[in-house]
Amino acid sequence: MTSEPNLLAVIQRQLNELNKSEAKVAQAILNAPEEATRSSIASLAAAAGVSEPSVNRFCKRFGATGFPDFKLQLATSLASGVRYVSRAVEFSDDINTFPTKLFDNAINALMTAKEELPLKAIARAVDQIAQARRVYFFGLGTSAAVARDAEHKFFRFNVPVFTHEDPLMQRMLAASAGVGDLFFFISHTGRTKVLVEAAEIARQTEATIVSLTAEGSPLADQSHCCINVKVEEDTEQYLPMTSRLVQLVILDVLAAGVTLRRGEGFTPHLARIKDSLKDTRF
Amino acid sequence: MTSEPNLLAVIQRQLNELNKSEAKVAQAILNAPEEATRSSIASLAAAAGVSEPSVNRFCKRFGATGFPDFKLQLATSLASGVRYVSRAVEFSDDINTFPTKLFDNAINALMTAKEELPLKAIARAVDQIAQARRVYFFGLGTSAAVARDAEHKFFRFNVPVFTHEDPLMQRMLAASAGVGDLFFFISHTGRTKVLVEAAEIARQTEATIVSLTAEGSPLADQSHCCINVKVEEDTEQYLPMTSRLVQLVILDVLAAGVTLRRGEGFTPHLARIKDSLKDTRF
DNA sequence: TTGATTATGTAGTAAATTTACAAATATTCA
DNA sequence: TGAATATTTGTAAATTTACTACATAATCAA
Repeated sequence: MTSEPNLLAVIQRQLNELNKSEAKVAQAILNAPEEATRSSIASLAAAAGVSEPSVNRFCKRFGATGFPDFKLQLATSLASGVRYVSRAVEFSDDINTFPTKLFDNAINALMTAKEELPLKAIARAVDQIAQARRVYFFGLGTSAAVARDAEHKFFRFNVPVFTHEDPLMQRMLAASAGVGDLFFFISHTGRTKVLVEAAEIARQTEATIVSLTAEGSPLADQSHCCINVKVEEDTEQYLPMTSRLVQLVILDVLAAGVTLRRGEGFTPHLARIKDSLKDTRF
Repeated sequence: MTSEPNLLAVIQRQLNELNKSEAKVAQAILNAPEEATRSSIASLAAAAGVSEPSVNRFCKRFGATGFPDFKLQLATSLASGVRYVSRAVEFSDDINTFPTKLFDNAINALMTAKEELPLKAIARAVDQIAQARRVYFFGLGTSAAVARDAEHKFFRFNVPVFTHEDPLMQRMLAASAGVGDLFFFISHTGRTKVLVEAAEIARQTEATIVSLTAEGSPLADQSHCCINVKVEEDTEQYLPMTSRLVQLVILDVLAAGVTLRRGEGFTPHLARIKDSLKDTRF
C-alpha cells in the first residue's frame, strides 16, 4: 500500500538475509540505483549475473508486484532526496560532501527506526510514566545529554523528574527507591557497567524500570519494559551519532503519549509554564 | 537528460497547444497522476479514450523516449513534488498515528535543513574551532542538552571543551576570556536574555563568538560567525523538538569537519580514547 | 472542392515481463 | 555418510506490453 520511503535502505538492511542470486541483484541495484530504474529486467539480470526470473523474484520479495512496479518504487524513493544508505565520511571529503552525508545518515536512521517502532513497548512505557510518582532519567556519556533533554521535556508534565550523570548518585537513588518510582535508563549499547549495576540495584526495590536500549543487552534484561532501538551504527569505530537522534525522537513520542493521556484539560498547565518563560526572552 | 522538476506543471501549461487526442491524454494524466504511473499504455489510452500510439506520441512530445520513460519521469516528479505537510499531533491521535507523525516531522526538518545548509558559515566555524585553544559550549533549557552533547563529542578532539548550564558561570567565564577562547552559543530563538548577555560580555574580550541560532536574532548580532538554522517550528505552542535535532546534526557536521582538518594522523588519538572506555562495558 | 498537410487509429512486430516447470543446489535426518 | 526433502535457480514458453509502419480520417489552404 504505502510506498517505501527509502527502498535502498530496506534493501541494504536485508542484504544478509537474501540468498545468493537475490544478493547479487541487490548489490547491482545498490551500486547503480539510478541506472537500475532505467534498465530492463534483462540488462539488470545481466549486470547482476543472474537470470531474469531471479530479478523478478527479488522485486516481489520487496513488496512490488513485479519488475516495473519495483522500478517505480525505486525511482520514487530516489527522488525523495535521500541518496545512499550509510555513507561514511572519508578523508577525501570536503565541505560540499560530508555535511550532506551526515544529514543523509541521520535521516536514514530515523526512517529506519520509524519503520520498526516498538509500539507495544512505547504504549506500555507511556502508561508507566503516566502513573509514576517520580521519574529518574539516567544515562552516561552521550546518553547523559539525552537524559538531560528528557528531563526538560517531562518536567513540563508536572511529574517530578530527575537526572543525574554521577554514577554514585544514580546508585544511591536506585537503592532508596520505592513504589511509584520509575527509573528510565538510556544507553545505546546497554552494556555500560555502572549503569547496568544501578539498574540491578533498582530492580531489587519496588520501583519500575524502563529502558531505551539495545535488545537482549544486560540493561534490557533488568528492565520491566524495554524500548528497543535498532540502529545499525559502528560504535566501535565512530561516535554514536544517529542512535541518540532516534532516542530523542522516541522520548518526544513518549512525552506526546503522556500528554495525550492527560487529555485536553492539561493544556492550560502547559500554557502556564510557557508564560513563565516569557520574561526571559528579548 | 535532466528530469523536469515538475512535469505536471509543464503538461498543464502546454494544455492548449496540444491537439485533441494529446489533450485527452494530458487531461487523463492530470486527473489521476499517481494512477498513470502505475498503468500500462493500454489502460491509459482507454482512460483517455484514445489509441495507444497517441499516448506514445504524447510521451515523446514531452521529452521522454517512450511510455515507460515517461512514467518514470512522472513518478520522479511526483515524489519530489510531495511537499512537506506539518502534521501536528492531535488529541484524537492514538498509538498508531502520533509516533509516526513525530518521526515524519523530525525527518522533514532534517531534510529541509539539509537543503539549505549554510556551508560557508559551517566551514568558517570549523576553522575557528580547529584553531581555538579552548571551546565553551553554552546553552540553556533544551539547548543545554545540545551543548552537553557537543561537549562530549568535541572532547575527543583534544580540544579543552567546557559546558556550563549556570548563567552565572557563563557570565564569569565570558568576562575572563581572552585570545584563543571560543564561545559557542546554542539557542533556538537567539533571544534568551541571560545567554545574549553572556555573549555581549564575551564580545568585549578578545574571544571568538560562534552561535548556532536564528538569523537576525540578538544572539546572532553578537557573533563573529552565526550558523543559521531555519526550522519552522511553533515554539509558542509546542516544545522545540525538531530544532534541537537539526542543531545536533550540525554539531556532528562541525565535529566531522574538525576531524577532517586534523587529517588521518589524528585517528590513533581517537582509537586511544575508544580503548579507554573498553573496561567500562560488559 | 481538391490537394496537401496533419492527426489519429489499426494491425502487426518486437521487446519485455511473467509463469510454469525442471534442474541444480542445499538441508535434514537417519 | 547418503537418501529424502526442501529450497534455490535457471530454461523455455506464454503473456503482456510497447512500438513501428502504414492506412485512413480530419483539417486546412487555395
